[in-house]
Amino acid sequence: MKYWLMKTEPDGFSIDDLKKARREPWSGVRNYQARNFMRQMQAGDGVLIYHSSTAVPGVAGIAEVACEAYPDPTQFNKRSPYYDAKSTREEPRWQMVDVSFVRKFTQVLPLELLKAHADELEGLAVLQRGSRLSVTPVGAAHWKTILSLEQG
DNA sequence: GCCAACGTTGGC
DNA sequence: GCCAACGTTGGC
Repeated sequence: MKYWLMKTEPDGFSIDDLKKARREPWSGVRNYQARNFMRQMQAGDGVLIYHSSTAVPGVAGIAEVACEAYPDPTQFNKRSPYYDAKSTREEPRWQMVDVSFVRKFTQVLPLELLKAHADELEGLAVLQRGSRLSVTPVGAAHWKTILSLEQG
């Protein structure tokens, strides 16, 4: 079992939206590194849902990987902002996973608080300067630390 | 809105 | 294959 962090902009899709939907195809990731991480995912893996580009960026709750990676249909849809003319159905360039809601934190665990625990969270991608990857792995120890910070 | 960081594109 | 230009991300 592995752990991951996935970013989303809550103005577009938030932890509340995920709670309502219960399960969501994580479409639109167009970065090779992020895609490669999704290819490594397995059903049941833990996911930190991270809110970015918002007043208080941070971890908003927990989800889990619902299925293995499969082709992202939006890459074939000319009407979609995620359309990729260079991708073919025979050899799809982009994959995605579905993500299932598990739990919303009572309050967002702010990035600021994660930074305050930089010692225990050393190497966590989201704390690295200029880190823009929307899908990153999270070590088991970091996962535990972050959940313990949420308890209080 | 600013700007640093980083990925991608395309001319050569 | 280099690298400048450009676009995007995301914290502040």
